[in-house]
Amino acid sequence: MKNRTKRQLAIKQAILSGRISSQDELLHIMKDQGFELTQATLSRDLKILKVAKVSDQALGYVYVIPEGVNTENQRENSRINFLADGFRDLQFSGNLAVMRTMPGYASSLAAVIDNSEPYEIIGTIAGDDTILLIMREGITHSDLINSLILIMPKLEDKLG
Amino acid sequence: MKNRTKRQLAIKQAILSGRISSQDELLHIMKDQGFELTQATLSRDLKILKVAKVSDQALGYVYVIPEGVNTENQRENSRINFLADGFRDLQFSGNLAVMRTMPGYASSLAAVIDNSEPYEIIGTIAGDDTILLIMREGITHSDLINSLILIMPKLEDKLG
DNA sequence: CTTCATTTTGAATATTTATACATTTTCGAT
DNA sequence: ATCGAAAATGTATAAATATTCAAAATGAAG
Repeated sequence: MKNRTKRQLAIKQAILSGRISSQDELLHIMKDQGFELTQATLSRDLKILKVAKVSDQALGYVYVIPEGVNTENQRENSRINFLADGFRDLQFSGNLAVMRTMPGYASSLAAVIDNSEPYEIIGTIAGDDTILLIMREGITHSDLINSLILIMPKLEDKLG
Repeated sequence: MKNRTKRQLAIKQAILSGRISSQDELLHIMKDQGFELTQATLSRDLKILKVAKVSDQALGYVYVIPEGVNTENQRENSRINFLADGFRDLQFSGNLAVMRTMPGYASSLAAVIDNSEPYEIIGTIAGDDTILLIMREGITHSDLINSLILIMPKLEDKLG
């Protein structure tokens, strides 16, 4: 849902930027940002986002988003990062989004998107350098952008 | 103290197997291996080893070692494998270990070791074909060998 | 719109993990 | 060996986190 996606993105960013050492702390930060939620939801979100808690010299423990928890993930991550470099731009028309890529990248990038089955996108069609994304009804442009950033964080710079 | 090191090594190994989902579970595994300890000690060990818990599709949650030995990407792994080929031999004198390498390999190999910050080694000094490893007090020769193998699995053949 | 199924969430709670405090162990210096 | 300081550990408990269960929200299909 709209709020869920936004919330998880905000959580991710809070963890990336700040030094969060407990769910309670994160809960307050989220509430300050206007989100309404409880610790239970936070716990579920952290699970979904694969956030981990590790010891830290300064704060005892901090939440982190592991770069590569195992080799498989790591390889997949760097593959996704590599593919995200092929992104050119994104434009909208109604409930369609058109992503343009460097030549040859479209089908691999579309596969990455399909694979993570974002709620906001009901399907993709890829050519050689263009991907057509069919957005679910009721999804806003920024919802879609957020969900793409969740899949490929690197896109944040280009989509900000 | 010998026991502490051995125990933490064993914990590391158990975690690397990738199938531990709670401290209680790990506690039983350790006890089966003949270690006497409690959950409190385990919690402290995991903190020291910077072990983290992340969600996992199969088991709900699993413990992982987020940064270091086993989380290198493919390129890094093959680089380490390559460097490990430069290893010649290892000798001990008190709490010092001297690793000899093929000419030119020493500093890169030492960097690999430093980078993974093994508990057992408090520092290294590298020349062109020799690395001096300063061992933490209380660490045995085989503890050190084990930790090197953890960093560079290829060494197992030459050190086993 | 209404109904049914599915997903999301909160409240309460169970489970898990971290730590305060006391005790024991280790180790160096007599 | 004996002392004292520092480190390690266990017990008990506090703190943090995950999950159960019920309710609410959402979505699909008549």
